[in-house]
Amino acid sequence: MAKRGAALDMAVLGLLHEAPMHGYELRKRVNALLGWGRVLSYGTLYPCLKQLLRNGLIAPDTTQTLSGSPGGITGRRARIVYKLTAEGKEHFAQLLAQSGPSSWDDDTFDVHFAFFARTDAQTRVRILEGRRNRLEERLEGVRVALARTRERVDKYTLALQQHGLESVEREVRWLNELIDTERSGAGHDAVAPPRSRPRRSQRRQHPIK
Amino acid sequence: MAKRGAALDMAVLGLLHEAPMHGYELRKRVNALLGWGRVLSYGTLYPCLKQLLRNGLIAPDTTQTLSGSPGGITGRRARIVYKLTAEGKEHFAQLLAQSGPSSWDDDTFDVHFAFFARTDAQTRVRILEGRRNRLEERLEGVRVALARTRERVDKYTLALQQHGLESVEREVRWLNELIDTERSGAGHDAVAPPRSRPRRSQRRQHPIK
DNA sequence: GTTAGCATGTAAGGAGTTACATGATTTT
DNA sequence: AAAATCATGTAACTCCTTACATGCTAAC
Repeated sequence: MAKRGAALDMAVLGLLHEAPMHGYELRKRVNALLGWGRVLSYGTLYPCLKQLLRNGLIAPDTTQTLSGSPGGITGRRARIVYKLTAEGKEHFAQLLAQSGPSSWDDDTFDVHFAFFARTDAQTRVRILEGRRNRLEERLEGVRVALARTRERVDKYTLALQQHGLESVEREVRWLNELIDTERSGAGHDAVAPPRSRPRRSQRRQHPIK
Repeated sequence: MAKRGAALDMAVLGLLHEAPMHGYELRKRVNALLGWGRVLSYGTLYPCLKQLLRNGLIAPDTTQTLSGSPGGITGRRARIVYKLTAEGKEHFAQLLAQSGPSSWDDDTFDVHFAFFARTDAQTRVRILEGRRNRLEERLEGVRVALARTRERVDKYTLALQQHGLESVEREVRWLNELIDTERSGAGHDAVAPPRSRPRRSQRRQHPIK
């Protein structure tokens, strides 16, 4: 239950883990974290906060939340600073530990990746490989489709499909580099990649599912 | 009115322009046309067809639509082959001629591009430039955000943002190449790019809006 | 004194998905 | 006889956006 907006939930929880914040600031931080174009709207964020509050994962930080006290020095409109509860921290830890199919989706992967610094090394590799395998499956499908229809389609359709193909191929290479870095720096946290060009393992590590 | 699913509407109309088809086949063709991963579901396609039918843009092709005649040679379940009506052709032509902001969106651009072979040369360039300018705006925003937070974020967040940035930069280069090809082959339809490396024009052609 | 930024929220709706319901035909 | 593929459709639900409603403070 309460599965909706898993990606957004995780982003909010992860950012509140760093420091308590109010909604307006949270929105900017989420946009910066995953800033590749999509802009989170208040119509999404505030209902999400409300739900997290209901579920007891976050709570208002009464020391920082200012009510509209007219005599106070700090003017500003009443704002609600939220902080993580113990349950919230626990729930976030659970989300971080997930490495199943749900963490390989387009939307979800980015959020998981953004919090990799707080993710267990083994989980990191599992997520990266899962994501890569998912993309390679897709690639296979697109390549087949391209081969079947090649020369029967106009140059624009071809260019579009080819560009899409290359984009995914590029992402797979990126993931492979990250996986190699993780493997060579295994066990340690946050180190520079080794001086020798690491060899890429080409076979699948896991049989997909 | 009737604005919903503009991208899907256009894809369906464009494919039916080639040849009459029934829903099941249409789904596969749409997936092949824009096959970069997302798979169109029946829950989207059939309601869309129904609406296009209501609006008189498509009609059942009675010569090919087989009712469940039990005595017939061709067994198979009753299937409904749709064809474009005159209004449908007209509407598709209007969609093809659009070069405003709506054709620069992530979803919509692909569909417009896929039918470029049937699009006027001037419109093609306008759409390509609009799309490129939109991406460059975005790029500016992301670069600013990256500069503000650089060194304050961990290496994973940085890697994510950098990868996103490079993806968009790559798409901009792709668009610039296409624009150059269009410009040098101006007026003509479907010719190979010229032997001399065309120079890239770097300044904005249109002042955004 | 008005524009821009800070701050929180709701209502309506758009664009899809998944899961279900149904059933024929072809391949293994 | 089971599984895959062909074929059409609906209901419920998800996740998100736009537009609205409200009002305060700072800067120009």
